[in-house]
Amino acid sequence: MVARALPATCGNSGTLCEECSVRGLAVCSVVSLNQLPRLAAMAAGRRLEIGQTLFQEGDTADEVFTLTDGMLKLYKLMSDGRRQIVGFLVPGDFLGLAFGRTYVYSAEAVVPTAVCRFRRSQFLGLLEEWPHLEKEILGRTSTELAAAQEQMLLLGRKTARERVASFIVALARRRKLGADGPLELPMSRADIADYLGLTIETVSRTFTMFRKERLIDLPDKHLVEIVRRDELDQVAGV
Amino acid sequence: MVARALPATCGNSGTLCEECSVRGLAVCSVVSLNQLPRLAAMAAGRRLEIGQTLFQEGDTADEVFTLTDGMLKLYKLMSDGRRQIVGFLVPGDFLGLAFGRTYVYSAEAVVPTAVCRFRRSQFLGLLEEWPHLEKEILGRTSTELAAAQEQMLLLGRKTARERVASFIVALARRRKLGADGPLELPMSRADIADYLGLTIETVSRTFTMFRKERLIDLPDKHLVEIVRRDELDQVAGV
DNA sequence: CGCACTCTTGACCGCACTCAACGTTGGTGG
DNA sequence: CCACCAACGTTGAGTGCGGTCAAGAGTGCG
Repeated sequence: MVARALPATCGNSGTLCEECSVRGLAVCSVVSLNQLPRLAAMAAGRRLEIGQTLFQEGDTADEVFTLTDGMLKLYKLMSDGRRQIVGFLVPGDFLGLAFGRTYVYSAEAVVPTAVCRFRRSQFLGLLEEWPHLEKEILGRTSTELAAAQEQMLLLGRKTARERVASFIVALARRRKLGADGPLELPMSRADIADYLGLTIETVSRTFTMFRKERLIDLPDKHLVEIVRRDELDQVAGV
Repeated sequence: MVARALPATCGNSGTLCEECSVRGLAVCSVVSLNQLPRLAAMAAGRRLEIGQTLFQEGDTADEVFTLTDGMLKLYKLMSDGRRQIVGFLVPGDFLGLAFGRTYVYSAEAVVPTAVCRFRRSQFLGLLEEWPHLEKEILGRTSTELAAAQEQMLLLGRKTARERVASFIVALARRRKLGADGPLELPMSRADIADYLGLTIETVSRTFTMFRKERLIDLPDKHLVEIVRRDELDQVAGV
């Protein structure tokens, strides 16, 4: 997932984008195939380089997106620069659906990334037409809420060791089935720190500790191999 | 809100409960009045004393609830007893809607509390019949998700002073319009600590600091009067 | 009055932060 | 090709904020 080229299916401006629709929305498995052309006519693609922002907290939220390739980080900033990353998105995820006037977080590409854009008003129209789509989105939002609550436990009560272990275990659990070999960590140490409520140094030290304890292996900065899964689960806490 | 008696409308077991339906569900402002009798026939009331649990994390989630009176705290526990409160609910709020097999948090009464119960399957049937209800719930879930992300910023990046100030300011902001006088803090210092990711002692010390700095006044353990709102907003951070 | 419980206050401690130095890597230009 | 530089990550030394432990004050209840 690191710095690889993207298929050029998605134009960079307002071009129609059938593939985006298919890859972004059809994952809902609720949009029947004969409706895809209409969907495609509504969607526009956009590609983002590493570090490019899709939108910023406070921007008027008149578009919603589905991530079709790459990875996005969602974060909130304080005025003095302190940052909290509230989530990493993977292909198939939605964003921008907050029911307010503005986005409540910023979104930035972790790796080269492709998204699909819908005008908010059009998207809300879709919900009217296809109740199953609304049900799907409610389900996803509920799942995200549960994940956010789990993260609140991590941020409020876990030690640095427990946080890093939880992070690795969660990555492993979320990985698509069938994938094998070491886990990819596309994000920087700074991103991990801002996701776990720690500093870069503490994250780095903790990775090193785990390596020395032979809980994990670190063949590369952006690769983690879990060596002793049970012990790592143990460290992650309940 | 502290320890007052509840109206005896709601039976304690499986009795029908029209008032619960009205007060709990009609706040959605989407259920037309002529459908209320059917709704009432589905709802059962339950009352909880202080400290009683409505359900625990891991229980099979075959009921959903609306809070009609009082206050509930939702929390997650670690095996060694560390606790993170993920939210306080007020009348009109829903809970138990997580789209999984089991509840992902425990729910316990902060003060004498009344809830309305629906069998999950029946409630899902309601969603089918009244799409507006589903839309309302999606809106609420999105709002809660945004609140959870705001809390992640607090737990991950804010200092103790900032956390306590944010807590007071958020309470003031969420209070029903028109209410006047000091804010009520129905929950204990331990609850506040577990909500803010701090210890009882730090919460207590910080309240005292704010009082000495004349940012707030503390006429009672469970009352806070904001004296200098602007400065408190300042301390709460952005 | 005595007991239990909550909250407050003080003294001390330790985990994670801060500051600093160094190693590694990748890109750029001479 | 190598020299240079910037960005990122690692490691070490010291510090400080919030946690821990302990004692005492305030409150409600039987």
